[in-house]
Amino acid sequence: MHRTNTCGELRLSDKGKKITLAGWVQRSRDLGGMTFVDLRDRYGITQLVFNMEHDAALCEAARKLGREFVIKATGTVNERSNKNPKMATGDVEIMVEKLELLNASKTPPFTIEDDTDGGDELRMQYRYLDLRRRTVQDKLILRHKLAIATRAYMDKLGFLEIETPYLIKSTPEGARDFVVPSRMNPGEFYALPQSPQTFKQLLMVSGYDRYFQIVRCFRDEDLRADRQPEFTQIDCEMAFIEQEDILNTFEGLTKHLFKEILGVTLPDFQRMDYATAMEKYGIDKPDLRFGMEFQDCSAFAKWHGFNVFDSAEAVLGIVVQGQAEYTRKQIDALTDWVKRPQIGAKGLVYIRYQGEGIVKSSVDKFYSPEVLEAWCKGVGAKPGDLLLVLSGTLDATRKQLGELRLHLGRELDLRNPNIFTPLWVVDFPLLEWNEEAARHFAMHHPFTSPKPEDIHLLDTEPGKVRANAYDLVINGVEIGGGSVRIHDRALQSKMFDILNFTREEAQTQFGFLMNAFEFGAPPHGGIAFGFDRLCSMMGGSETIRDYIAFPKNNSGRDVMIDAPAPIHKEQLDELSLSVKTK
RNA sequence: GGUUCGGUAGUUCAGUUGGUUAGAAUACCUGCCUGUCACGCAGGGGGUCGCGGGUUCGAGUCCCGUCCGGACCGCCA
Repeated sequence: MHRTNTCGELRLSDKGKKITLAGWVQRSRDLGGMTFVDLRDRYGITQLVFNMEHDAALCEAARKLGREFVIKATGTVNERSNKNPKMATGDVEIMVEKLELLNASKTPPFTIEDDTDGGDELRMQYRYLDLRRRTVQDKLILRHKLAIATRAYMDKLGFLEIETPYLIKSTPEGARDFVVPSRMNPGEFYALPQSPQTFKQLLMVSGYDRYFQIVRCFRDEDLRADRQPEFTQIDCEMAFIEQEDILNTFEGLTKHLFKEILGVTLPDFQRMDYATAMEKYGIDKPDLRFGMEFQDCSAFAKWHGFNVFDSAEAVLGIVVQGQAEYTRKQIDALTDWVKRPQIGAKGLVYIRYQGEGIVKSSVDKFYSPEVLEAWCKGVGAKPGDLLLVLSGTLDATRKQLGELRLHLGRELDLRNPNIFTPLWVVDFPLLEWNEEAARHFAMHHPFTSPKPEDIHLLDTEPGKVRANAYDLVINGVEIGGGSVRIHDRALQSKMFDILNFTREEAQTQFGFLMNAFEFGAPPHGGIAFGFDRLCSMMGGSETIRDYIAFPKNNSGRDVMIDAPAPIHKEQLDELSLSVKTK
């Protein structure tokens, strides 16, 4: 007999029914005369009861069950004499009449419980066991719901989900490609797509004016908690639009998903241009759950004999509200923190604004109390506040202070994962200068269109040209990004010139796209959401690994299947490859 | 490529200044127990202290190297 019910659904109203359940033994409690077995499947846990008086042989069999044994049990739904209000099924139990062992199990290396005793490494190695845990299942269920809700919403708006190829061509710009040797074309390689970028643009040329795809992308770069070599995007493109249309459409999608999945009503998204984000937060993805905007301290800091500030390109500070009583020890710890090589600041200056006329500072040798108080007031500090100041080159100081701001936000508990502050960062620069290569690189990608009002700067000051590019940032996490694309062959060609492509290189690598632009390419643009990041944001987690069924570890390895791995010589030969041995 | 933290029982961890037979909790095994639900009680087994080398009378502990894992910087158009 097949199972009639799941382990999560039986209630007191089912009392008296004869049912069959199947699942895994979560735990058993042998009381001598009777034995309780908690039976688990992905729907929940139901208690089975075996009584020595009722059926001694059956009860003996139940006593022998170990954790994670797979069993099937048939019996009657009974009302419990001792109910367990902590369980959904806690009012009932199954008086078992027939027990079938479907498969035994070795003792699992860690407990299959919400609060497991297993470490990360072990859980990854036995990921199929980790996935049995309720908390992990909930994350994958959230991901499923998010995908379904996305498809439903996009479909309703007339978007078509169209698959694009995974075996494409390697291009030098951007992230490193994963490559795949072609057996039939010796010495030649496919590349796995970093994104379906060019294909979705070609779909626009083809007239599929609303496209989306929940699609795997591949980048052969180092991993992080929020970066995997294969990850999933909600990839979208629209034709006959302007930037405003895209922002509105996908603000709508994002609000819908938060409402549908979390029941959270997001506020209208703030807008901030890139230059402002850098100036006020030192980063292009500011966390707006708390303030602490940067304050320019140059006017107060300079020309009082403190050489560090006098010689600095930038002197920037943040006001930490109500923290004037930060202890010396705490400030020393912050100083050590910013001096770590990852941050790289030389030091940290503090000014404690303890009260009207009472100011303490690490630099009071150089500044009189009056000057320090004027400084505090000048940057908006109030009595009781702490002012922290960094200096150096503009770029480095912004970056360091931005990190410090986030660190303080975390320490002071200002980064509540249940509060969401969505933000569109707009007007990104089109290009960024690379000192090493001594040339410009596309900040977004080479298909991003410059703002029409800035096009005249392309030849003279390309670094100043702004792009029709935008990022969706929530709580300091880049959730999505996109741009209005170039759809004109001449302009696209000019972009490749600026990016130092020869005409031949441009033609070889992206000729197909530029050729397509000559056959009636409509104006178009789009966006791509980091689907894994969206999941972890909604789930309140910092790491996307929890939301991927079978993720890679820090070194890009799958420790469960032990990949990557060497291949046999025959395979190499077939692919016309030889491998350097150490 | 770099910084940093970690690797001790099946698991999670403790292990003092280098010093007796390396501990705890939990898991596991055995016995007892008829209302448990983190059941309880009694007992038991379980260690390549990641690996290699060095210092030392003596190394889990100190030094060097290496492997593995986490976080981060670089990198991620």
